[in-house]
Amino acid sequence: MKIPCNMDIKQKIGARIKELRKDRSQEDVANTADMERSFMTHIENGRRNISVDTLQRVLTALDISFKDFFDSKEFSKP
Amino acid sequence: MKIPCNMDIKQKIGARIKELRKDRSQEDVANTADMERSFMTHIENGRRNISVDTLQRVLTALDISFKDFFDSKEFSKP
DNA sequence: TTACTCATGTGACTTATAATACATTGTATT
DNA sequence: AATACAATGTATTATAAGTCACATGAGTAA
Repeated sequence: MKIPCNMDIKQKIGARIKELRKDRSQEDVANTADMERSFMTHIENGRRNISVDTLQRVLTALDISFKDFFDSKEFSKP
Repeated sequence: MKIPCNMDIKQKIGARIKELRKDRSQEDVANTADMERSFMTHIENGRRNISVDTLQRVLTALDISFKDFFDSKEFSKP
């Protein structure tokens, strides 16, 4: 059994973050998560394969748990 | 608002993986996830801050979704 | 006992890339 | 024009990914 390489987990994460951010600005969330605003842009646009630690910082800034973050259409089976 | 640095998300992830692996060997899961066995050891023992992509490979090898993975005592609130 | 598997743990190391910091550009909106 | 928010690129630093040699411990067969 070989695992197929999922090419767009980055995009899914980015899309989910974007949808949770809603009316807040990237800068606001980035500041709360203690990271560069431009880095948030990269993440939202699926250009970075972030670490779990980094993801956790973003989720904390968005006030959402890992479980609830991954409980959305972006991550439903195929 | 500043985010406190959570020092042990790595350990939580490792513990959860260990508990899901059950009777399978590290080598079996590592092979399925296409990674070194020793890398799996590092992850399970909370010594690596892995990326989302790497976590996804492990979860696929364990046949569990992100949502179900994070739906456990390790990741509950306080 | 010794010797041999099998599964796991650990430290050190190189390479690949995430993360930071900063600048520039674009695009609406007022 | 001016302001606010977002996208993108470049260069440097920090760190994850990947690999390896060797150690440890449990079981077990000679």
